[in-house]
Amino acid sequence: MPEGSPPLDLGLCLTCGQVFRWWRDGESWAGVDGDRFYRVARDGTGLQVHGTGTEDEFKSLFGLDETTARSIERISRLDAAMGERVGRLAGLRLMRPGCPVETAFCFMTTSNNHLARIHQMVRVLASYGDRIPGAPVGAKRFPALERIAALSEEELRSKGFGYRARTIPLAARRMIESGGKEWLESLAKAPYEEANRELTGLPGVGNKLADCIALFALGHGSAVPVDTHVWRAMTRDVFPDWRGKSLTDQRYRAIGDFLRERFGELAGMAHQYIFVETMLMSRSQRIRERRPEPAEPL
DNA sequence: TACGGACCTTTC
DNA sequence: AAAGGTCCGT
Repeated sequence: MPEGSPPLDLGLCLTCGQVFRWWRDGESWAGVDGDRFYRVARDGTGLQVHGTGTEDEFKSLFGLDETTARSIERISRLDAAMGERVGRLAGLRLMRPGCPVETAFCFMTTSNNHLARIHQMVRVLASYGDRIPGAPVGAKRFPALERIAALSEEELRSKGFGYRARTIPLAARRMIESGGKEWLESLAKAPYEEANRELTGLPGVGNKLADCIALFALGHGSAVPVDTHVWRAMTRDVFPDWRGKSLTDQRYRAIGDFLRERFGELAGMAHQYIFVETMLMSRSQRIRERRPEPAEPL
C-alpha cells in the first residue's frame, strides 16, 4: 500500500490479541508485523492505511477477509449466547500476525503482567531488532532468535523484565536447539495437541502462553487460552462449582474442551468473544467504582 | 492430582 | 489486591 493509494474503508474495527507492537502516533496508529510497518488514520467514517505491506497482508493481520466473516457467522449460529456476544462485539477480530517468533516472545512478556508494562517490555525487545526500510526510524522489526538468545539475564533485569529476564533468553536458546524459527513455524502444521506439548516444554511457557502462541502465532483455532477473565466468565456461567477454587491443569483442559466440543476449530475465535466481553465488563466496573480513564482501544 | 506460595513491578 | 501466569514444593 504505497503512499497515495486509495484509502481502504475498514469501518469500525475492534481487535484483540497481538496488539503489543502498535502505538499511538499523533492522530494515527502505527504498528509493526514481522518486517512490515503500517500507519492507520481515521478518514471520515473509515480508516486510511499506509505501509510497507500489501493490502492483503494488512487484511490478513486483522482478519478482514471473507473466510473470517463466514467463521464469525458460523459461531454465532452454533450457540445463541455466542450469537448475542458477536452482535454486541461486532467488529472484533482475532489477529493473525505473520511472524511466530515475534508473537511468541511478545506473549512471554505477558505472564502475571499488565498492559502498560507489557508494552514497555515489547519496546525493549524490539529495540534489539533492525530498522525497517521505508518505515520511521523508531519502527524496528523484531530481533531474530539468535539476538534474543544472546541477551543476558542481567541486562533484561536492569530493564525491568523481572523474572522473565531469565526465561526469555533461555527459551530462545531452547528454540534454536530444537531447530530455530523453522521449528517454531513447523508447529503450525502439527496437530494442536503436539504443538501444545512442544510449546509448554519451553521455559516460562505454561498452558496459557502455549495456547496464545498456538492460536495467534500458529493459527491453531482449537487453542483456548484460559486467563483470569475467561476463568471468571466460565466459573460464573458454566462451572459454578469451581468458584473460589484454583485453576488446575484439569480445569484448564475442561474449559478448553467445553468450547472445542461446541465450536471445534473455531473454539479460539469463540473464546475471544468471552474474553473481551468479560474484560470490558470488569473494566467498566472499575470505572464506575473509581474515576473515568481515557478511552483506549484494546 | 490439587493446592499454596514465590516470583518482578506497577497501579484503576 | 490484582494484573491477559509459571513453576516448584507439599
